[in-house]
Amino acid sequence: MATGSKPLRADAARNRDKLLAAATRAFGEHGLDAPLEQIARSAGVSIGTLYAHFPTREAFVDAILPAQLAALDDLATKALAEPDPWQGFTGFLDGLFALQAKDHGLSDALARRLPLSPAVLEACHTGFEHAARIIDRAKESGQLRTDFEPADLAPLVSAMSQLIRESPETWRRHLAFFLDGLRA
Amino acid sequence: MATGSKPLRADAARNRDKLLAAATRAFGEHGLDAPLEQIARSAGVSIGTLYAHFPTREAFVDAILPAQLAALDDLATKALAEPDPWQGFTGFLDGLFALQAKDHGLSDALARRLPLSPAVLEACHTGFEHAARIIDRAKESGQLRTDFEPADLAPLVSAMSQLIRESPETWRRHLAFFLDGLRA
DNA sequence: ACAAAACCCGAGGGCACCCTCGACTTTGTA
DNA sequence: TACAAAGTCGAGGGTGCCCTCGGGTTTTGT
Repeated sequence: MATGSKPLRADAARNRDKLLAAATRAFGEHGLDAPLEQIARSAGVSIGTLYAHFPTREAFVDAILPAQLAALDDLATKALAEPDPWQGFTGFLDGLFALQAKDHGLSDALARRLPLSPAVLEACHTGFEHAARIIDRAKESGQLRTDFEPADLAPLVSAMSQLIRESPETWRRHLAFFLDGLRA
Repeated sequence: MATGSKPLRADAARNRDKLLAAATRAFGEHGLDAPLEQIARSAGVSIGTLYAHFPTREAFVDAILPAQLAALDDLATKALAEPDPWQGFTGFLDGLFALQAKDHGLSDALARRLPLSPAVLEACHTGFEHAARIIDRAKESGQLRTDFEPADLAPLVSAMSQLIRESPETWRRHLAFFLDGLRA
């Protein structure tokens, strides 16, 4: 995961960092379809330079998303460590959507609003596998209704991503309603 | 609601009808932001003619949506006529989302994805008022939890509109989970 | 049958975004 | 210091959509 190839020239490394910073902010704020030209400008760099570093939007996303997805993995680990499986489950969902609320790019990725690189796709996939374990554990403990399937998570994420964008204040309230419906 | 002003010339009336038909199909299929040029083409009419009849997208929507919104009103009336208030409530929601599933334009309007004309906005508003009565009735009957407010409907509609677009097959399943959470 | 009114057409100018490419500048090295 | 390699720049061409406007066509009334 570290330095893949040749060392970059000093100015190139600097520009790359500025681009990553700008893109992280832009993607987080406006989603993964933020205009690349604005990102270049706000990084103080020309559009040509942007394309020199990241030839496609996908490559760009590839360089940024793994960090956010790692946070999601942490969340899953903590959820599995939680003594009460139901607490683990609800805490995981709450944390997940809080992440989505802070980072619309992550939200776009999880909701599959854009084509993603195989690498990011794979990361999402393992994330969902962790989630499946959390779900199974909550079902086994008899607290989560047994007809809720891991596959139900994807649509939920996509619905919540919409909710979060529209009313960042009230998504928890609606999640709570939904969770009440999921109790065994 | 009938003929507002001067009678149209024969060919103009014909074109207007073709435009309305094409737009109804396009808006229904692709949402309210369907390209106007495609609508003109699929109506067999030039883009200039389209703009001659409907100077703005808003005006266009204005000419089409009232019909769909009327269907929504019917739905509400039937829901209030239902003997069991809970049945009325769930039936209303199911019908509402089924309408949204069939007409993405209506879905866009209800979810406020685009600026709407005052007229359509007003129609949406009265629709929501009917819904509020349905909700109150279900609460009074002791079947709907009392902390569910009419204002919660708008976010629900917007979340469901997302769900419907993404997985038209499974939205009922998730709605059912949610409704279980809403039982008193 | 004819003129005036009503209407239709589609080229074309804008805009926002995408992406490329050859000329120029900076960096690292000898 | 000087040169080649690495990197940067931004004008410019492409796309898709919006909207307008002047010249041509059809309808209507007489």
